[in-house]
Amino acid sequence: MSIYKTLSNLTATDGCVVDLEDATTPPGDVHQLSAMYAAIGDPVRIQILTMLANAETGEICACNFVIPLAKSQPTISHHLRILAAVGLVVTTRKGRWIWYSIEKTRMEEAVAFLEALTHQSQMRKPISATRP
Amino acid sequence: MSIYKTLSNLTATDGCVVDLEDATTPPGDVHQLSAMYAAIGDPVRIQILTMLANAETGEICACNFVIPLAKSQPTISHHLRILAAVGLVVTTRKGRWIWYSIEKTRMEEAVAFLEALTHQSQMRKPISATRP
DNA sequence: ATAAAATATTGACATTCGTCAATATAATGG
DNA sequence: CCATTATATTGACGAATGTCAATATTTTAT
Repeated sequence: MSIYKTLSNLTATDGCVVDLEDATTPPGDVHQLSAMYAAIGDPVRIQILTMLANAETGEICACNFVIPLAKSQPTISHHLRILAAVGLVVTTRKGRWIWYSIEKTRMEEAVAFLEALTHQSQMRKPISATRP
Repeated sequence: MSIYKTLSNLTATDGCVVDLEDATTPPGDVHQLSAMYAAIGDPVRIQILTMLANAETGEICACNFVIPLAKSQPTISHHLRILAAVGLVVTTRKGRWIWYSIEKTRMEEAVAFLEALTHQSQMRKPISATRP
C-alpha cells in the first residue's frame, strides 16, 4: 500500500498537498481582492473606468455615462455604486451633480497584486517530489 | 429653453455627453478584458493563482488544489477551466496528472490595462464646459 | 485486459447578478 | 414654496454563477 493516499482519501494534514497558509493570502484579503477584480470584471464597469481614465479632468458626472453606455440611469447608478464600494472610484458632489473619478491609490493596489502574481516566488520549501 | 437637454431627453448625438468611441476600448476588447478580470475576481480562483505564483516550480498539479481550498474536485476543475478559458493559466499533461501554471504574458496584459487606467489621458478634447 | 486513479462533464440546486420601471430622495432655481 | 433635475433605492425578473453528487473519460500500472 502506497504511503500516498488517493485524492478521495486525502486530508489537510497530508504532506502531498500544499498547505493553505503557505500558499494563499489571508482570508480577509482574498475576499477584498476578489471583490475588487469582480468589480472590474464587467463590460459596463470596464467602460466606466476607461471613460474616467480618458476624461480630460479625470472626473465625469454620473449623468454622462447613461447615453454613451446605453444603460438606464438606475443601472449606471448600480455600477457606480459597486465601483465605489470597492474603493476604485470616489465621488465629489458639486451642487446638483456628482462627479466620479478613479481612486489612483486603490487602482495601484489592484495592479500591484497582479504584478506579484507574475513574479513567481522562489522562497518556498519544496513539496513532495515523488507525488504531485 | 436651454440648449442642454434633460437626462431623460438626451440622445447619443448630443454634445454634452462623452462619445462612446472616444472614451472606451473596442467592444471586443471590453468583453475579453471583463472576462479576464471576472475570472480573477473569485475567492477560490484568487487563491489558485496565488498558489501557482508561490509554487517553487511555478506549476501545481490539479489534484493539489482540492484539499487546501476545501472544495470538491469538480469545483476545482470548474475554476481551473475558467482560468484557462481566459488564458491566465496553461496546462501540461504529465502522465496521469495535469499541471497548471500561470501564463505570464496574459497576466502582464491584465496588469498593463489596469496600469493604463491609473495614468489619465491628456489627449482628449474638452467636453462641454457649461454642463456636465 | 482489468483495475485504479486523476480529471472532466453533466445535472441539479440555491444564490448572486445585471437590468429596468417605478418610486423616493436630494439639491437647485425661480 | 414649488417645480425641475440628478441621483439613489426598491422590487421584480431572467440570466449567470458557484457548488456538489454522480457519472464519464483518460491514463497508468499490474
